[in-house]
Amino acid sequence: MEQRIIFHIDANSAFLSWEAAYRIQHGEKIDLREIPSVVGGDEKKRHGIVLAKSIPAKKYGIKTGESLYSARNKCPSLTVVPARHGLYIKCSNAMVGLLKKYSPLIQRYSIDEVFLDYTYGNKNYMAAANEMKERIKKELGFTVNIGIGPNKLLAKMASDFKKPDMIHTLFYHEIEKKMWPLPVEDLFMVGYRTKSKLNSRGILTIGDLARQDKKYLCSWLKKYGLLIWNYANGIEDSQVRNDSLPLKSIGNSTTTPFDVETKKEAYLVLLSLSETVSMRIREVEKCARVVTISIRNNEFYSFSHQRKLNTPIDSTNCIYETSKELFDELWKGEPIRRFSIELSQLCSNDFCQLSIFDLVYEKERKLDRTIDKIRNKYGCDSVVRSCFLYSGIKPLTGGVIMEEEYPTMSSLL
DNA sequence: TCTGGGGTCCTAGGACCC
DNA sequence: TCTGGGGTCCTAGGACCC
Repeated sequence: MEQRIIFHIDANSAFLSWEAAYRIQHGEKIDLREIPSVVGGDEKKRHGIVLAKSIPAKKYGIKTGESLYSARNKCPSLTVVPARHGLYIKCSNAMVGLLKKYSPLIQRYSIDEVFLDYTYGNKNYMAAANEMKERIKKELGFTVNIGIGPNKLLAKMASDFKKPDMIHTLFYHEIEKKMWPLPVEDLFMVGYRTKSKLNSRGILTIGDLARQDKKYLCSWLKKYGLLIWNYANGIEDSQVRNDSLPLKSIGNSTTTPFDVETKKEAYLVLLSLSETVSMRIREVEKCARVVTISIRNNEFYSFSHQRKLNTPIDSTNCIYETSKELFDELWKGEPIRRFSIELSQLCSNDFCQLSIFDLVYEKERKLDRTIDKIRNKYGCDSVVRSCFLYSGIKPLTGGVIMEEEYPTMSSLL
């Protein structure tokens, strides 16, 4: 088989770069990318973590996901700006739109990462990568790293080398020199837990892992051991696919602004999550066979409970009622800081085939769809349950990002 | 006012069936 | 009531990614 040429395009400090580009275009003098800065959640709502950091912020040891409190301890002069998800989706779409012109085989991996199969591209791959990078910089106002390799894994590893605004290759003959010296936690799929496990047995670099006996890793870490051994040796053969894989689950979760200590408030949060998650499952025309709820208490321990239902559901009420039952079984009375509802084992919502077309359900179904339509047309707050008034709890939680308009961000549109 | 939210996949134990 | 083992389903938890 001939060698594939796979690109991995990764927006540098995506949220922060996009925020900076937007602000510069709107006359702001300071470029967030050039000072210690982060995009962060709202601390008043207990969402105070770092979502993206500038390179100067990184030099203070600030990491994505850490609390703003700790980030400020590392850098007291840190600039913190709030997130604008609507803007980031537009920036992401603009990047994908530009890249689509280079290959029909393109896969969105996340909001800021794209795989592109350039095996049949009509230019020299280095020239093509350079053109993409420069066009994104000039036309969209932010920089990307591009990793080039014979498969998705190596392309992705390559894009993570020196940043920003760089192109790197990682072909098989380069693995030993470019990838094996890196610390083992730099390998895709080796996170904090696995790093500790591997380090405790003297495996410190990706090269150490690659040179382990495959059978030893398999018996120790099962399937996962085989996976990371393969990765350490550059073995991976998944295709770049532009059709996204079928959705397996839909969930919404929320950290409440205050600890919830009463059943009444807990039920309100569950109702709020039920509204959102059920709107989303109806939007994709699915029903769920399994409902899972989980709670995290004020000591940061999480517990979950799930139930498989005889009949797949998509109605707000059914999901809410199931969540309440699960919650009553799960909750021991301690203060709660986070709630989540997840729907899984999805199936088609073809109700005729599901043979559950009884009268009650039909009425409920009509009501749900009517409310969905109104909310889509007039906004999520156009229909709100009165029980949320003065509760301090949002009537709909998570999921739906309201389309904000950024009409003057000309170069993105 | 220290610690978000959205996903995927894997494992292990128990129930239940043959 | 001394004891098997394979297979599947369900559930809870944990790992990873962005």
